[in-house]
Amino acid sequence: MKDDRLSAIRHYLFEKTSASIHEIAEAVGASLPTVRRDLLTLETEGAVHRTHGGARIADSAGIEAAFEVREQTCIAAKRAIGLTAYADLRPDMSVFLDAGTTVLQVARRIRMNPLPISVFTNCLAVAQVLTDIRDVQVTLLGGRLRSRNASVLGALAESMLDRLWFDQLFLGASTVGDDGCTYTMDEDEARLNEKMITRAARTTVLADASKFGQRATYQVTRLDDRLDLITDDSLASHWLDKLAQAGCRTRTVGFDADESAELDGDAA
Amino acid sequence: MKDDRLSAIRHYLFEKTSASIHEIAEAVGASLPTVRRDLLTLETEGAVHRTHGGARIADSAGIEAAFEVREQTCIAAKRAIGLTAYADLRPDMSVFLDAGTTVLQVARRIRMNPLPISVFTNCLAVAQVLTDIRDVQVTLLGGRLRSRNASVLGALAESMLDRLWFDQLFLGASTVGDDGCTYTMDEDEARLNEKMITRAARTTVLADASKFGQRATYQVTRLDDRLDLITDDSLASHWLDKLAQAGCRTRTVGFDADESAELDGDAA
DNA sequence: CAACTTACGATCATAAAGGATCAAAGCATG
DNA sequence: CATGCTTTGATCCTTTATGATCGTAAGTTG
Repeated sequence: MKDDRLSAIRHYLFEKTSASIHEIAEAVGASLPTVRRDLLTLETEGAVHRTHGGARIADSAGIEAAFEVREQTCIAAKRAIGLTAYADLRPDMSVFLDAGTTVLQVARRIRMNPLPISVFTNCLAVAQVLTDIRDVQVTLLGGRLRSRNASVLGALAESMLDRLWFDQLFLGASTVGDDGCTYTMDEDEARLNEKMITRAARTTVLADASKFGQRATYQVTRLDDRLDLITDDSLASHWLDKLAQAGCRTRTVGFDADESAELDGDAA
Repeated sequence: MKDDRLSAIRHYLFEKTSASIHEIAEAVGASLPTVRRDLLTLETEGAVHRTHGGARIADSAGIEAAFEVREQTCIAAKRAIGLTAYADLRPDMSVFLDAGTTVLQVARRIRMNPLPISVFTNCLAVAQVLTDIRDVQVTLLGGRLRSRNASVLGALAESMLDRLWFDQLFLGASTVGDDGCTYTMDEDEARLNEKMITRAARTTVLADASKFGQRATYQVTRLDDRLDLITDDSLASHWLDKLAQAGCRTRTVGFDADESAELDGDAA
């Protein structure tokens, strides 16, 4: 199918940066003329740059592709976590959705089965997913745009939070360190996340097991009795013990490995 | 029953992201023509995106789909107007881009030929176009999301403007009435537009000739000596007289079909 | 500078998919 | 119970996409 092939070529070029036509043709299992046509399409879209004998990923498409790749990693776990988080929603709630691929899954669930809620977010992708849904009132935080995860940050965003209050906050995390704290890769994002927590009656952190045990630069918050956590059931038990000891209300959700396998397969 | 099947297809596509017609037909136990009809229905609802041989779940259909239809009307004029507006930009300026299809063309120009500027906008589509461009600092206004033109509105957006100041504002308009005033179709948008004008050293209204002589509900501003206007050269001369009389600095730009063909590629 | 190699674009044939029309079956209503 | 409407499935025809072949252009090497 053409669409899948285009997507596959983009991902292939994202990983390899540049590749020959032959290489691409073999990778996606298509003939050379077809690959040429596809590259022509992708070039007009601005996603790739064609060269003699091959093609290179366009600079601007790099971040976009990186976002797609991150969204696809641990997709089954993220989906399951998103479903559990979604189940916490009740009509007429005021919910804040943080920027991140796991939280984005909650937004997708809402899009699938809308209920009358007010959604606040600092993530353009979330806003985009929830556009045009009856009963869902979307409010976007203002501020400086950070392209990596399509979020808004900065002093403007922080001061806007001062005037808002949420029943529920779903918070993402880049990593969860051995010290039992969540981390992000951006200073402003960390500060904004901290502030979100102070503006929500209840905060639920969404983080799949693969994020545990790593460390990013900027600490956000300790996972203690102020917070809920939803993760997947592949998390090592010593983590669960540590979390329980800290008083963090943890829920683990199961997910089917088949689902992720299926979705990995359709890339090629 | 039809509704059950539509729901089943939605859920199936949500899980799989994309699937072939055969796959869907087998999954829901219906014939191929039926599945096609269902997908047609779902596509008009904006729930899925059809491709050759299959369909995929609509991720971001909201913003671009609603926009694209209107974007194509008078596209040549809008592009020419956008180019002229772009030529007014200088490095290190602070520019506000209003929400609208004509102003969006300015953003596309900036993407094609970036220069170091700060861009402020209340339009998600503009923000999206200007994502990932080195040298272009994008700041998005916060507020309630209005899906029709992917803009943010409301008290939050207005109060955010109080703390900002721009060298240049490019303002769109739904219509320009016989009274020489610009109009929009939304009350909040009109109020926000008014406020934008007070926060900018210079305001340039972008409106192609087709918008003149119509009337929408909410008045924004009079086209007088406080404002610049860029329109196309198909505007009737009695309009030009009227604008000159009001003191509005008006520029008309020519456009021909060749120029629009030149820029077809940058749409995505 | 010339010849050879390689890649590119165009055209064409083929196979698959989409759209349209039509007939039949199910359901509601008079 | 009959009639009419909606819905479904089958067949036709058109469109689209893909892959092969050929001529041409470009790049490389002697």
